[in-house]
Amino acid sequence: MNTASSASDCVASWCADDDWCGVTCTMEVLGRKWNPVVVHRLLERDSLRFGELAEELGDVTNKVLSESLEDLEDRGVVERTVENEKPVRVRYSLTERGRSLEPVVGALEDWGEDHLADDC
Amino acid sequence: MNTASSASDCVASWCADDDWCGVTCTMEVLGRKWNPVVVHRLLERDSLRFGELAEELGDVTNKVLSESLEDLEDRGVVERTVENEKPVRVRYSLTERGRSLEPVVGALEDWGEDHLADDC
DNA sequence: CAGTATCCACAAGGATACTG
DNA sequence: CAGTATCCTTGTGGATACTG
Repeated sequence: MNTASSASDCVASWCADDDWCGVTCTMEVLGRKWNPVVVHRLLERDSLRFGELAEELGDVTNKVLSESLEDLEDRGVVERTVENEKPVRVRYSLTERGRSLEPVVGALEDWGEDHLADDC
Repeated sequence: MNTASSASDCVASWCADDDWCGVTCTMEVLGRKWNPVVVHRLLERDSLRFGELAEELGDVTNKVLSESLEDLEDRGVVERTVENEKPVRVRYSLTERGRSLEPVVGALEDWGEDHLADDC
């Protein structure tokens, strides 16, 4: 389980006017290990099922991916759609808010691509 | 956007040629709690001493800030300069590589600023 | 297929006190 | 001033097994 916001809360007074609060705010959404990658995949593929996502990410277990998706859903970034069929099917896609992360994830990707040679 | 993604070489075996590797790469640098904020401050102030940084960040202890700075130094993002004076003084600034993170941190900040009202 | 349920491990953050 | 040194707690992640 997880609460909406953990240790540092952007609404808290201690960071009210600080301009780096925006950075912290975004990191609460993208700070969890698989979150940025999940958003990245969904930006490209529009909609993916649980299994497809797991396969693309490669090294993630059901439990961890499930937690990551639940977290993103709670934060209004990802939308979960259950299709009533015999074998249950679930589609994951980005909400409007999720799609608004495109410039952020794009920047993360660009910088990373430019520095893969270095070390990472 | 680059949906095609030139799928550059990824050094880590576990993420071989996956195009989301760039995202992961960047997150290794900015994933640690205070790292993005430290970089953000240094982008604005150019150079800060340990105490100044601690004061600006507010809720960080000496130990944690120290670890964060060491991590950033190891990753070639931050540069540490010791000035030989009576009370030891140390200046922290960004390397060229660190300054190249400006678009990334800028994107993090912009998104966060636009969503502070929501929840974070 | 799309998850839960358990149990475990460990990095990292935090509190507090001390020092060259 | 700019850290270390300790010790403690917790959040995540991971492995494995099971299910509607």
